[in-house]
Formats: sequence, C-alpha cells, structure tokens
Amino acid sequence: MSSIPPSATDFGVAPKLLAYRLPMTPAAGSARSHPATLSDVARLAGVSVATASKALNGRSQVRAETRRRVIEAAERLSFRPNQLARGLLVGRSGTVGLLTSDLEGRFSIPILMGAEDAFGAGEVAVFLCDARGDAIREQHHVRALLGRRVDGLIVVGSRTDPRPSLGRELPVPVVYAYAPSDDPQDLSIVPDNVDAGRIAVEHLLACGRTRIAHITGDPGYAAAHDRAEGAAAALADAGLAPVGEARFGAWSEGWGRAATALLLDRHPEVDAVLCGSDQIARGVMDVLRERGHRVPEDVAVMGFDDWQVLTAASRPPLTSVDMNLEQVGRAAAQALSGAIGGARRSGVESLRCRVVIRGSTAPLS
Amino acid sequence: MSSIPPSATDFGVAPKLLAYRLPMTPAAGSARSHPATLSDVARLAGVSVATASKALNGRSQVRAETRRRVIEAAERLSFRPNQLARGLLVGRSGTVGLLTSDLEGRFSIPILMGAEDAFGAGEVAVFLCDARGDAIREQHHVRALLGRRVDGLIVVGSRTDPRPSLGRELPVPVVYAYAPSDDPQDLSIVPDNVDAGRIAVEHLLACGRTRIAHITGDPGYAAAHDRAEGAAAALADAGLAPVGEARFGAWSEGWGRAATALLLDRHPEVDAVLCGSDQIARGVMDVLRERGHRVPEDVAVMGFDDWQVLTAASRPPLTSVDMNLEQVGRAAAQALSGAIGGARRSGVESLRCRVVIRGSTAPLS
DNA sequence: AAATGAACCGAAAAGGCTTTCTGAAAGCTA
DNA sequence: TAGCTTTCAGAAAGCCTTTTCGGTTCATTT
Repeated sequence: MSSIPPSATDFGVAPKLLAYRLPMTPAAGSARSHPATLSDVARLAGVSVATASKALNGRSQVRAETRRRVIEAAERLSFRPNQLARGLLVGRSGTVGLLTSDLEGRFSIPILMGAEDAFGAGEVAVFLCDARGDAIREQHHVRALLGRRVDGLIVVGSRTDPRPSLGRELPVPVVYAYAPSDDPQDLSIVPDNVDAGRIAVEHLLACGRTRIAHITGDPGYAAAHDRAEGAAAALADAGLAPVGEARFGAWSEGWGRAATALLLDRHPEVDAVLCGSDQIARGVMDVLRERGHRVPEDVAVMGFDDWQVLTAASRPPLTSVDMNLEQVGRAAAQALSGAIGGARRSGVESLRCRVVIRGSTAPLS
Repeated sequence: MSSIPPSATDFGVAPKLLAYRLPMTPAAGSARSHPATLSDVARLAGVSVATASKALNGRSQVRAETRRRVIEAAERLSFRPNQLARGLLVGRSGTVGLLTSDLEGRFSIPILMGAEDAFGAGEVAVFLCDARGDAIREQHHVRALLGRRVDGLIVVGSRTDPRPSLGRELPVPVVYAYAPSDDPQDLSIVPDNVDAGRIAVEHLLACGRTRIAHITGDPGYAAAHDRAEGAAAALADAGLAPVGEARFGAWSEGWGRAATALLLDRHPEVDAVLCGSDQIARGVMDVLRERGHRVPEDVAVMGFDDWQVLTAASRPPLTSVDMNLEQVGRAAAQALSGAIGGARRSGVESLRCRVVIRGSTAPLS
C-alpha cells in the first residue's frame, strides 16, 4: 500500500485532509453550475490564462505574489484542471486500461488490486474492462480503450496458461499479468509455479516428512503441471521418490476427498500430502480426519493459493503457498509505467511465491 | 450479460469479428507512430475535416460516394476518434467512476461486475478506484475523478450499514450501491436483507420445519440484524416461536461450530438452522455431522450469500440465499445513467434476494 | 435563360489547457 | 544617461473533434 503523493491539484498547499465532505460549492459569487475553468481563475486573479497556468503548475516565470493570488483564486473556485484538455494537449491521457478475462475468478482480483494500487498512488487512472473470457468482447474493449487514448494496457488472465497476444502493432505498450502472452516479444509477469512446487516440498522436507504425495487439480492447467514439476524436482534433489504419481483431477474438495481415499488405500504410509489448491486440501483433510489420521501429527497437509476463507477456517489452519498476486499486479503496473516512459522489456518474468505456515504442517516429533 | 452494440467506430460496416489480432498497422504510407487523426483521414479522402466528421458520424449532408471514400480512408488508417477531444467538445466524457471501499471483500466484486457489464455494453468506460476503506484515500480519488470529468459516480460499499454521503454539492450524480448513503437525498441501491430473512424462513417452513434456530454473524453488522428481523417476522407470521434467540457471533466457520454445539446441548429438538453466512453454515454442518445428526433428514441447514466455493463443495450442497449482487450493480449503473440523463431519484431502493435450493434443505418425510 | 431550390462541401469557432515567443518593465553597469 | 540583462506577463498557436453557417454546384422550374 503506497502513500498518496501530492497531486497536481494541490497547488502546493496542504490539503484539508480531515474534512470528510468535499467543499464543492462553486464558492461565493459565480453561481455557474459548470466546473470552473482556468480562465475563470485567471479572471478572478486578474491575470491571463497563460500566467494562471504557469502559476498553478509551478513554472518559474511568475512572481511569488502573483502566484499567490492565482492559487487563492483557484481555491476559491475549487478549480480542478480538466484532464481531458490537458491530455489532449500533451498527448498523454494519464490513463491505462486494465483488461481482465474473468473478474469472477479469484485470481484476477488481487492482481487488479496491486495494479490499481501502484497506479492509484501516482496520477494514473485505471479503466476496468472485463472481457468475460470472450475474445470478441476483448477486442471491443481494446478498441474502446484506444479510442480513449489510454497510455498503456495491462491484460490480466485467469490462469497461467499462455494466451494469444494482442499483437505487436498496438500503438501503446502492453503488459500481460498472470497469463503470459504467447508472443515472446511481449512482456509478461507471472508467478513462478515451478519454484512454488519446489519450495512447498522443501518445507515438507524441512518438517522431516519423507513420504510425500501430491494431489492436484485439472491436468488441463499449466499451473498444475508446473507445480508438480517443481515438486518432483525438489523430491529428486533430496534423493526421495514420490509416494505414487502426482494425481491430477479437479480443483475441488470432492476430488480431494476421492483422491485421498484412493491414496490411503494404496499408500497408508504417507506422511505428507501436497495439494494443488486449498479446496483440494480441505477435502484431503476431511477424509484424513474421518479415517483417523491426525493432521499434522500423522500426516502434514499443504494447500495452494492461500485463500484465507479456506486456510484460516480449516481445522487445523492450513499451510499454503501464496502466489503474491498483489505483487504481480504491482510489478505489472510498474513495468507498464516504465514502458510508457520508453523502457520496454520483453519476455516472461516470474515472481517467486512464498510458503505461509500454519497448523497443518509441523515437524515430525 | 448484454450484447455489444454497434460502436461509433464501426463506420456502418460489419467489423471483422473473427480476426483475433487487431489490424493496427499504421497502414501503407503514413509511417507516423501517432494514431491517425481526423485530418489524416480527410487528407487521404481528399475532403475537409468537417466533411470527414460528418461522413463518419452518419450525418446526412454527405454524398454517398464521398462517405464511402472517407470510410475507406478511415479504415486504411485504422482511424479511431479521439474521445478526449470529443469529450472536451460535447462536455461529457463518457466515463464514470466506480469507487469501492474494499475490493478484497467478496461483496464488491459481483456488484462491480454488474455495473461494468451494464456500462460496458454502452459507450461508457469505468474508472476503478479502491479506497481501501480509507476516507482520505476516497477523497483523493473523488478529486482525481472529478478532474477527469467523469459524468457520474458509483460508490460501492463492503457492508450494508449506511455510510457517510459524499455530499450534495458534487457536480455529478452519485449512486450508492450495497452500502446506502446516510443522506436520504442520495440514491442508494441495496439488497433487501429483511425480506431475505423472511424468504429464508419461509423456505424452511415450506419444508415442514417448525423448530428453527438462527445462528448469525457479527452483531455490529446491519445485515445480521436485518436478516434476523425478517426471519423472526416470518416465524411470528406462521405462529411459531424461534428455537432460542438469534445467536450473534462472527461470520466464521469457527463460530458456526461453537454455536451449534451450544444449540444442540440446549435444544436437541431443533430441525432447521438458518445461518447468517455460508461460512457459518459450513461450521454448523460439520458439527451436526460429527454429532450424528443427518442433514437434511434430521436438520435442514441454510446459508447466506450463496458463495459457490462453499455452497457447492459442502456435503450435502448448501441451500443459500443469493443477494443478486450483480443485479444490484446493474441497477446502480442504470440508475446512474438515468441520473446523468437528468432523471434523478433519491432514497434507498431495495432489491429482492432469492433462495437457491440445494441438498441441505428438503421436506421432512 | 434566368431564377429557384436542393444537395453537398468547407471554413471557422469552440472546448480548456500548455507552451513558446514576444514585449514591457525593471534593475544593473559603465 | 545610454545600453545592457533579468524578470515577469500576455498573445497566440496548437491539440482533435463537432457543429454551425456560408458558399458552391447542379438540376429543376418558369
């Protein structure tokens, strides 16, 4: 969470932070309903619009006394520069488009929050567009955003599988977040799911577990494979074999329950289960408990995604891997700001995930 | 979900919907990197900008042949009218601000989706701002949005308790969604939680249940009281007494478990539990099962919020009350559009909720 | 053939702001 | 006092589009 910087409309004076309601009255005198313009300010201050502009923007060619008069006039009128006009002039609108494919899905939201936060702290406003997973709707939104002269675009995916690029010919820079673009010339910011699988297993190893099983979600998802790959690698590095193959299924509690039943039948010696999602982990823990296995004493359980509703409420609270999605959003926003400033990067950049330890994993005693 | 209307940039020809990538090349000739302007189009078509404008906007004072030439030129250049300039001229930006206080919370998202959908189908773009529950940050955002000359504002709350009004002096209309404004002059769109409590109990009554308990969340929330009030009223109307008082606590599984344990100790005859949230319901069901009560045969359980991850995954799937939040968002968007068009309303408008029936409630056999 | 009208096109202004350039006044040196 | 530099204010252009209004062309009417 970043602090609010002094905005261009502060005119160098401390804003009245404590008043909750905005003093929007057109102020004594001008009973017009339209917001004040710079020429209104100039007239009230007895100067030209040019001078007024310079005074408010901190340009140097204006006497201190004059500047004071202009600032006072601007405040009396609650003047607030028209960003449309400014944008038209300077050729930069100070807006970006945030294009999500699936607002409903829970992965988009934290990314969006991170991006909004990173931009919101500056002077950039964010247009939100949800394509509902529909390419045509996405195109429609891109067109509309370009018409509004956004300075850049962030495309937020709902899964980590590569998605079609918007193309290289767009007049503004684009950053892909979570779902990478299929064009390596584009810049994509994604969580490092392979490493995530690795650090998850490393945590279980550090807890002294050696008979580790992996129950994960839909095999159609790259995330499932990446995590499984990292987990397998970490296991191999430790000279251990997995307990059975990675079990792919669905991202649901039901699959977690079913897979656990099978697992316990064939490998009752298991002492840790790494799950592909928190939902799966919930199902796993339910069956473990019903079958008389204690968590974490007999079997440690780890989830994925660190979804608080699920991790905090389970019994015991669930250790999980957090993808730091808010940071992904923030990084994407920063990368876009850089690209707008001319510093273009390309390729897929991965951000590390982190293990959040709770009660469902503990050292073997 | 609404359909995509023909946009102002379609120039009356069918867009190439099937091409995924946008044909953004600056087209043969003009190797400029800046997007094409109307005068570029006019030059290429051999007409004046005035004529080009009229041709593209479907004005009548243009010969068919000329119009064709202009449209062709516009397409060759991928021309797309600059909305900043248009907005500056017509005094309307075609944008609105969506001010949320808590993006993280799950209630904002569906509302936001509904609003985005309702606007997105028209020609209105949405600025997303998250105030993080901070009044100062909210003010900052309001100022910034007004500087961008939004045509209106939607304020989305994270709980149904009244919130401070933004004030009456804003130069643009404001609609409050989910959390009503404390000023009755403002327009607020909220879910009808009292009625929600009522219809929930009515559903349980329809299932033949007569010994109904109510376990709900944080007593600091208006939603908890409203639902309890509606539930009590419905019970009274049926000539029944509740099984114990409504139990307030927290919106968590843990509280659901704890309250259920107490409930079963004192009122083992209970045959239905209405819960203040799906999380509470999950906890309730866990304890019921552990104590040997079958759901729904012995005890029916109902949740609130209809949060799919929780309702669909539970055993049995959970009947719940859906607040139709997406509809709340849509209604707010429509009300704002109306207000921008001059049709201002005021007061608090409640939208009905609906019961989503799943396996956790069934008629007594 | 001249006048009338319709159809079409373009010049110009407006919208609010920033920036450059010009000009005036003041201060300084010699 | 003449000539110089500095400092500050304002006029005007430009950003891109829409709209009004005046002007041109061409066909029609008498």
